[in-house]
Amino acid sequence: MKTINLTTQRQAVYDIVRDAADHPTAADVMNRLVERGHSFAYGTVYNSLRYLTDKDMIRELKLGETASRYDARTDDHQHIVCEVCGKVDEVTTAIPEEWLARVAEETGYEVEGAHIVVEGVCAECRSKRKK
Amino acid sequence: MKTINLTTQRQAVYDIVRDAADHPTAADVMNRLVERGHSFAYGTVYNSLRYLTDKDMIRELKLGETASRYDARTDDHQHIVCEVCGKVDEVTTAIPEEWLARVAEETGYEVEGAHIVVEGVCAECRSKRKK
DNA sequence: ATTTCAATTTAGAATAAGTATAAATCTATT
DNA sequence: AATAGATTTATACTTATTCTAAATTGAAAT
Ligand SMILES: [Mn+2]
Ligand SMILES: [Mn+2]
Ligand SMILES: [Zn+2]
Ligand SMILES: [Zn+2]
Repeated sequence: MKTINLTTQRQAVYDIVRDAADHPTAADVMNRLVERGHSFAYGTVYNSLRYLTDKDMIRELKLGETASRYDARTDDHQHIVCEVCGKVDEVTTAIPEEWLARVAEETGYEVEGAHIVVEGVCAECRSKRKK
Repeated sequence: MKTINLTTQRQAVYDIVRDAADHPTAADVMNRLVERGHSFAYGTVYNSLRYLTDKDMIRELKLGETASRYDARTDDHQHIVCEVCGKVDEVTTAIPEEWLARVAEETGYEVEGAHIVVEGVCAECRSKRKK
């Protein structure tokens, strides 16, 4: 379970996700692969994304939209979504351990972690809004 | 936009969600409707769930599973999912305002709120585990 | 170099959740 | 009773993703 086999297609998919600044969906990845001159089967892109996710080279994000997004940052962090333009940005401010401890106490669960999606309006949309 | 028209089907769907202790999916709601002797069209259940959500009588939850779940508690709260049995419980401990403020500062967003899904192992699964 | 065999890719079918459509039915008002 | 708007129904459609079975690849083993 340690070895990683990066085929041409897996490497190309990984490159797209690594180079992306916007947490692309599988469909985004497909389009960008075509832009770079590749033409892999639909299923291969999904297989590659899953493979890379399993190997912890990328993360799959479920942000409450219909399609999953993918992220080459695998360190623990959260996300913020602009309610106006849909942009997704990083949140690195860590959730207080103390809050998680209180949740553990409240629920009786052993808490492993949390997925947080913050919602708001990004700076650009805010400045456009007050016209 | 103020009046609420609770038809038989909408009331029955609402009753299911209100009586549920487990944040049911649309499919769960459909099964329980049948158990109670109803037989509404597939689309009607989805329409009713959306109608009730729009009227703020219930909430739709996107917890990162394939199907949405529904919740008759509409006050601000979060959820915790058991990684072992999949159970979903309530989290009423509020997110620290201070954390949201730091996220706003970090990202430049105007923060409106946050959806949090805590992950962990519930008390029952924990006790079963150490056999 | 050729054979072999597992891993991978491919094309396309299948699935799951939810939405859209258009006809039928219900319900309140004239 | 007639009308009209809202709702329900059955069914078709969409979207995102997974599954399947055949074809291809590529690294050993001969
Ligand atoms: Mn990220
Ligand atoms: Mn709840
Ligand atoms: Zn924005
Ligand atoms: Zn459990």
